Amino acid sequence: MDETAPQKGTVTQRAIEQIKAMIAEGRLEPGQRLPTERDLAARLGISRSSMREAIRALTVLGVLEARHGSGIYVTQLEAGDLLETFGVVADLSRGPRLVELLEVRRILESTATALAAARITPDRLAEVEKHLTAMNATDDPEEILAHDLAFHREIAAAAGNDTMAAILEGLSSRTFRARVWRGYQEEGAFTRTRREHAAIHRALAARDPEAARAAAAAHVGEVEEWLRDRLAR
Amino acid sequence: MDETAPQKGTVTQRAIEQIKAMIAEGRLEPGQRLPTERDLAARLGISRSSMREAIRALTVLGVLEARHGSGIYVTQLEAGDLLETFGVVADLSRGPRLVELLEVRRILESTATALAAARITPDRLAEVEKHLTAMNATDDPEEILAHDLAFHREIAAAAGNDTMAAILEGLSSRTFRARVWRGYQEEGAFTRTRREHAAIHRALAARDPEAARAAAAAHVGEVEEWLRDRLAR
DNA sequence: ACCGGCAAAGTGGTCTGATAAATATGCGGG
DNA sequence: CCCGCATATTTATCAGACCACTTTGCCGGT
Repeated sequence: MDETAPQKGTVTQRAIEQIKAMIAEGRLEPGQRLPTERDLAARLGISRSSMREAIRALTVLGVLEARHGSGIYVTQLEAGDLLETFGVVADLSRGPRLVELLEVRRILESTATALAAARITPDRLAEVEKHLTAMNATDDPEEILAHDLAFHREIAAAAGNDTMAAILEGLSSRTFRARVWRGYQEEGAFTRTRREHAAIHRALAARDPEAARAAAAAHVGEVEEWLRDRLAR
Repeated sequence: MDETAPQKGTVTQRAIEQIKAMIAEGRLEPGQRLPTERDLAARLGISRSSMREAIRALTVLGVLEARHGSGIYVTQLEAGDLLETFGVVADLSRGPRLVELLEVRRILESTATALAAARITPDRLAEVEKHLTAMNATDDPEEILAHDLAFHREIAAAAGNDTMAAILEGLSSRTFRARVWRGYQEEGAFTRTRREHAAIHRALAARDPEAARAAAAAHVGEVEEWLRDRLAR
């Protein structure tokens, strides 16, 4: 006769699932505001502390957004929101998994670049070119890295698949790039990187998907191989 | 003269970053036990409630694991641990983003299947075959789905890239498959699916990466196209 | 000396209540 | 009609207590 659920897991875990379910079932729309912490806690029959833990969890997952003094809202649930956590994988990975991540990036980036070659608009291509020249015009590693990131980000965006772009963004997170690229470029890979970027841009300008795919794969593959070698030692 | 940090963001957010940093810097090893909640809170100068929120957040991210009565531990930080949250993306996506997710899956799955064709061991191939026959031997949709998932999971594992396998696992999460596959198979796609699975298995048995890639791409692409059509209406 | 069980200490899980800080609201004056 | 300020609402944080589960080690029996 026990009316109260099966009691599986912690109350916080259950609260997380219930809120997720509300969103999945459409009872909570993107951007919509939730009841207050106190209301929600009372409604699910748990304490405010536990409810806050659930909300915090969903916040770091990019599902909810808490605004101090205002309320709790469902995010737009766009790819960028939900895949932000992908960055922690890159940040906390080391050794062989870094190679695996680069392999995934190579696969996705080469496809994205190929798609971009077929779909990119002239103004976006100009934007890509801007970052390319800016990247080649400075010696500051920080600035180079920033334009490098932007260069690939524009291309990923041009591919027209936001989800893919968001994943690639995570795989190129600032700290990840900094950790791997640093060593790579210290070995005088600047000129090679420059040439590879030029090749990618050329393929995009020529609207040649296959060339773009090959150039992007080679670009990431170079780093991948370098890292593989370095780990072998 | 303010000795206390820049105060950016909430204290909980800062605690999350600090613990993440400890792990990234190697001061916390995989599997290692952390100080108690009370100690950690005191050490960072915050309340236990806030510390608990930070721990809960890192728990859902698959970075930490709390064991009631025992303590808090760093997970093994393997791909599977950290990418578990990828499933929520699939669970909370709808409309056009489902197509995008399928596109990502098609790209990764086709590559994974190609790699598997080159690397799969005989006993793992036998395992794949087992799920194939079991899938064809029953009419229960639930059982078919389970073997379908296992079929692709074995192949992804054989590709030798745990990270890729973990991502694919998220893209094939039970609820995701259930939502999309349901509609797809209701339209009598069983026989077609069966043929496609057979083609994939044949390519694996023949150790033919290109055939495997094509078969896998076609397999996912079929569903992708169906979903695209369905959304267009 | 070994072993089984039991008690106590340690630790995460939950609840309650209070205060601070940021935001939203509504009213009154210009 | 609009601006500004007092007030209410809401999240952020803290403090302290108790419960549930796990681990540890002692103690008695064999």
